[in-house]
Amino acid sequence: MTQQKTDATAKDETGQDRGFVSDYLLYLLAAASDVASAQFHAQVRKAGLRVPEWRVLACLSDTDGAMITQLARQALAEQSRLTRIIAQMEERGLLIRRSDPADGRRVRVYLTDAGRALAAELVPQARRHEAALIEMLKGNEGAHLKPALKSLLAALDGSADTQG
Amino acid sequence: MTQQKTDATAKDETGQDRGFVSDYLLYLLAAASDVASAQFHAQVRKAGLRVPEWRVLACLSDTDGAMITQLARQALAEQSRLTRIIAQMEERGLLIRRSDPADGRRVRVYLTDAGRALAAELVPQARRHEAALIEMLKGNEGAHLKPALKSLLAALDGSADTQG
DNA sequence: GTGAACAATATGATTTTTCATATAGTTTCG
DNA sequence: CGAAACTATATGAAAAATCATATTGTTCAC
Repeated sequence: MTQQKTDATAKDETGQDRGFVSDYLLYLLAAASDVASAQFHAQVRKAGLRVPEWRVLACLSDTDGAMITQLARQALAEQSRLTRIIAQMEERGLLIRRSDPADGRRVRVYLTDAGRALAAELVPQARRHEAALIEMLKGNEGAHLKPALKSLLAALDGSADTQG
Repeated sequence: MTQQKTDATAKDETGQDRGFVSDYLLYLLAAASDVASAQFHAQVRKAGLRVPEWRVLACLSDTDGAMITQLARQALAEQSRLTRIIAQMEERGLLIRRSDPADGRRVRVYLTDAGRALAAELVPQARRHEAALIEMLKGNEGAHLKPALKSLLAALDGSADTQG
């Protein structure tokens, strides 16, 4: 979604929050992700990429030669979608596909020089934006945010089926 | 996206994380939101709702008679999308629209009995799921998660334009 | 070494989502 | 009052995302 103000508030006359949504963990996660990402995603689009393309680029700049399925997981996109994103990025000359010599089912994806150059431009922008975000949280609970998120992810990565 | 395992890892031979993505705040937020929501969203779909519909339902159960624009913000969806979701939910008999007598541009949305009944079923499920999630984080950084997210949201809600 | 089971990617059809803009109602100010 | 500026919602056309499944390649058990 494009940027909007968040507002799951529902303050009562005393100015106090109330209601279910505004204190619900899944809402807080989704809203925080949306709002925090919106600013940077605008920069991504200015650079001529859609969000999933930027994610692929970032993942490849970490791990060149990744497989489609790996990239789908890492970029939080579905496999068939990733296939199409990769195809488009290949047409644009940002990356190339090569089938893995050791296992012909696998398609390995490599950044081209153009792709690497774009990543070299955007990743530092992302770092700066992240630093600015974290700066905003000084003194608050902000120091715990990344560790807490990692802890949540770690906890969930084990229990892929514990819940129904 | 539908549930998948997350994996922005990219561990090296020592098993250590490395790379940009796996420590990047916007990735952590998006991944945590995706993975944590996936389980519950499966329940939502079993109840016959799509995710945005569930969000609308939850928002209305907090604040009946909300406007479309308000709901769009709260449910993290775009306005034109919200309009259509509301229309579909109205056809299904979960809610009704009434234009605001005080300002004819506004459309206020009210739950029907059926809508309220569905909310009364799902909200407690959501609470239980949230409790289970939080339970998983005992002893880790989990206690800080909600406060940290609220702090981030609060910080961002002020600065809607500070950043480009 | 052949067939069944499995795994990775691709693709067609459909549904969702977005984007731009139209429509309708309200306020402001001369 | 009446025109401009503004706000809230709706809608058409286009783009993006999903779902189910096809295709291609590999492994495993016999």
